[in-house]
Amino acid sequence: METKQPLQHVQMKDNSTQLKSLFNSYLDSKPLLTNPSALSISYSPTTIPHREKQVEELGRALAPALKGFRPSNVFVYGKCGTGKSLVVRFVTNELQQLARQKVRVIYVNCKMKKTANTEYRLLANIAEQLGKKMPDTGLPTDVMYRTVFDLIDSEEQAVILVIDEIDTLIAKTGDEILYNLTRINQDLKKAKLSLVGITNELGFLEKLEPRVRSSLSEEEFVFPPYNALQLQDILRERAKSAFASDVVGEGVIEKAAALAAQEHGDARRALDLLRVGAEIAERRGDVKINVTHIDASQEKVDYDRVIETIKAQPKQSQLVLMAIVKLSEKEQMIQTGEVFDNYEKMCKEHGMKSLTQRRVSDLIAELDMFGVIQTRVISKGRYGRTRTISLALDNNLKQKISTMLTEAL
DNA sequence: AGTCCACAGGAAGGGCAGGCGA
DNA sequence: TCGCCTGCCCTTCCTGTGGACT
Repeated sequence: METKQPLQHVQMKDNSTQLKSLFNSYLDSKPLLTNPSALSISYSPTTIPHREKQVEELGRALAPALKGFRPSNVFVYGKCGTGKSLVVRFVTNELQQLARQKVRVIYVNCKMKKTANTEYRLLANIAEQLGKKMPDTGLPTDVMYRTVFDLIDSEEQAVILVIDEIDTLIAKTGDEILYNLTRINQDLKKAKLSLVGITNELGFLEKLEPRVRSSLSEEEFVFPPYNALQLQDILRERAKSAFASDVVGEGVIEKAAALAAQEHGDARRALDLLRVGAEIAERRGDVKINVTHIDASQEKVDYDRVIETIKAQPKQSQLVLMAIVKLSEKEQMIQTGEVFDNYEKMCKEHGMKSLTQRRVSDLIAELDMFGVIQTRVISKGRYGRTRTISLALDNNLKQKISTMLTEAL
């Protein structure tokens, strides 16, 4: 016992010294990333490479707002990371600055849970941006519509309502809300309302009822994916603002662009790869970012995305995933029935009440949507119709997730 | 050609929590 | 306090499906 205490003391002193030296060397080192926000999604650049045509077309469509006319409703399509939201924000910001009080832009993102993913929340969000705080729940929907209507029509103005990820909202609430919003427009006396819908889903409009479709879409723009060369231009442009000079090594931009181009030309991913690559280089104490940092970055970006998704899931969903992970250790292709049996067993082990197969089926579909697993509906003839499930993760990641879930449950 | 399996997935509604207004 | 409203998670009930089997 007597020998233990001094040992512990020495250990603590060592840690402290170690940490002090780490902090000091961090303080002394020159940061590679001088302006990290330039690589973030929310950054608003002054130029958007390879989107000149889209900026001009959208600008032309919304320009009537400057003269007090109602611009056409607009729909913007394109896969994620193709610059849709960026261009819409850019154009509407410029428009608002030029028009001052005459034009008002309201931006809502329907992917943001608890913010605008239901009819009520969307209306509450609009009301809040127009200056009136509404309760999170409790009021009848017609009261919400009336409030929003009164706020919009309170002065002579052109209101441009940008609904990002509009497909998410419609999938959840139905298209009635879009019909109601276009109807509001007919009753407005002073103000004019235009909608700008942004979606990843190209066939989105076909899903809407004809009466909604006809009232809604007056102009449509498609944003094509970026190719590797275009992504390089984007990265170079952002790198100028983000990094100190001469810290981006040879081939780094090309590598990040090429990796992102493989994923349907996603600029967001390209920026993530570069940002995380820079962070890794900094942490390793390197003075330059090189391609090995981008390789490490790719692994980390994938890992972080999956871990964050899984951590955010409710316990039941984690148990379903755990059942899939355990089954995947024995076989590659798993079926819904097996997952459910395994899940029920695990519920018993953890003293939890199990959900019905119907609900578990939905949880499996959600995990698929998040990209954690891959599923495919197949028919085995006489032996029924089912979904085959496989983990969309490499062995290393699978192992880490298994450990994480075991600790979490 | 008809049957059958093992689900998928849509629709309806229950129960609960949170909030509002009278 | 009570009735009403919403969102959310869930169950129950149901129809649909596609290919192997008879």
